[in-house]
Order: sequence, then C-alpha cells, then structure tokens
Amino acid sequence: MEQVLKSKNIRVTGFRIQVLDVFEKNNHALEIHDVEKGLGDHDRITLYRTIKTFIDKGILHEIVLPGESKKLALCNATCHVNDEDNGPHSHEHIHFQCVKCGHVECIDEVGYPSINLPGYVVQEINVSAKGHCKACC
Amino acid sequence: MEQVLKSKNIRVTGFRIQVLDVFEKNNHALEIHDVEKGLGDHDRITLYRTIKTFIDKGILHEIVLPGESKKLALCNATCHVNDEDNGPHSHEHIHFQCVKCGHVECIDEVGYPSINLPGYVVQEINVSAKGHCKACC
DNA sequence: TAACTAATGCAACATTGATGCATTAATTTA
DNA sequence: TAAATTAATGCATCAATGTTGCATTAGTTA
Repeated sequence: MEQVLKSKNIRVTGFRIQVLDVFEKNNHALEIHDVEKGLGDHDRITLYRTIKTFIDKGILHEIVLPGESKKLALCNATCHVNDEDNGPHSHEHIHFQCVKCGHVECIDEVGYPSINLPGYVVQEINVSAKGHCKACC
Repeated sequence: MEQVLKSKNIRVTGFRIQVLDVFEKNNHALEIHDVEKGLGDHDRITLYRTIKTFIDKGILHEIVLPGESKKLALCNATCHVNDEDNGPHSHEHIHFQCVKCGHVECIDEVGYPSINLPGYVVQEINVSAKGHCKACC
C-alpha cells in the first residue's frame, strides 16, 4: 500500500492510504461519490487533488462510458505514465460494464482487438463492452 | 433539415434548425461550447434541453473519450432509438480522434471488431481510436 | 531535531447541467 | 384560417462536479 506511493515518489500520508484502501477493498471501478462514501469524514477538495495526483502518477486511471459518470480504477503493474510529460496511461485492457450489477471492471486477461482504418494512422485504441459479468451470468 | 425533425415527430422551430445547421456545417463532433459559438445570441438552458431532446430522439449521440470533454455528433440514418423506452442508440461505428487537429469523427465505413470474453456475455461493444486522420496524414 | 517542501483544509469561484413556471410559438381542429 | 391545444422557450434558481489561492500542517531530508 505504502509501497505503491513510495514507488511513485510521492509522500505517504494517512489520507492517501485511506483512499487506496477504498479502491483495494472493491474489485471494480468507483465513482468519486463511491470513494467519498468509503472514506470517513474528509475534505472534498483534498480528495479531488489526491485523485488528480494518483492519475498523474499512474496509480489510478479514469474510465468513461457513454451515459455513465466518470469512474476510477487502480492501474495495473504495467502502467507507466511518463512523469515528465504526463503522457497517457498505457493499459491495453477492456472496460466491461455489467448491465445487471452495474459494476465496471478492467479485463486484462484477453487479447486486445486491432482495427484497420484505410487512410488513417491508428496509434491507440480503446475498447469497452457491456453485458453480463461472470458473477451475474 | 426540417425533415429530420418532422421524421422524429418533434416540432420544427427556428432554434432547432439553427442547432442542426451548426452540426451540418461541421463534419466532426462538437462540444456544447462549440455549438454555442456557432449559434448567435441564445439561451443556454434551451440549448441543453434541445440537445437532450435530440439525443432522446436519435438525432444526436454523445461521444465520450478519456481525458476529453463530452462531444456530440449527428446520428447516422441507421440509428433508431426506441421512442418509448429511450433505449440506447445502435451505432456500430468507431469514434476516431486525430491527435494533430483534435477533431473527432464517426467512421461508419469499416467493419467493427468483435471480442470474446470467456465467462462473460457481451451484448455491445464500443470502440474509439486515436491517431492521424485522413486530412492530417 | 531542524529545515525544507509537499500535502492538507478552508474559502471562494467556475463549469456543466437540471427543474419549475410563466410566456410564446407551432400544430391541430373546427 | 382562426381558435384551441400543447410543446418549446426564456428566465430564475438550484445542484453537482471540479478548480484555484493561500495559510497551516505534516512528511521527508540533512
């Protein structure tokens, strides 16, 4: 837990550990609202700043799905954002949302599709899916 | 233009035609901010309501991309949202963002990838890509 | 342990979007 | 085609989400 923060060269504070705890207790993506419920009494602004730091450092990533509010999930070990230029996260995984339980999870275990767009140069693709998750099938 | 509105059984008003005009003059997705610049003097709330109506009726669809603010684009002819239950739009196309000009466009001409997630039931998939568009190559 | 610097907490503000209600304008129908 | 009907608009207000500046507090380094 602390190791995560240390490895990213940011200070280990009680609040940051609490926030990480909330994510580690859940195995699906969370909205800021969910994080707030998981924390005790806290300062809203500090939470926003903490999340921004975590995203910049490659600890959390944002998940946007049509019609849904923004969600956050822990990055996997292979995610290395460039600390100098705040480049994009490089997660090649699918974001899956279950229509039954509503949970959104990152699926690292399957291959990533590739697409061919004649006339375009594709650098990066982003895939999300909807359906029934393992638990709800 | 009017036909679009009539075919969806909603009233043809000057403001709605102006909004459609802005989208038809551009061949890429627009943020609400862009639409406002394309309109003359107007009421912000009415614009939000107009956009909501257009989305509900299958005239516009929302495009969300990580790290970008929400964008809107005209639906293609094959989009039929169910007017009764406000079901989802059924566009099987890729949203492409050019890293050079920043424009986001809908690409209908290419096949849509399929994915196989063992243990899951996939109902719908959503693909976006980034790179260089035809104009910027 | 002191000095340094990053993180926090608070106040204030910005943006994006929704709701209620009276007024206006587009349709419908007589 | 004018009156009746009903949807759309404009305005005031509010809610949610997120940012900035600044003084204070706490983690880290020497």
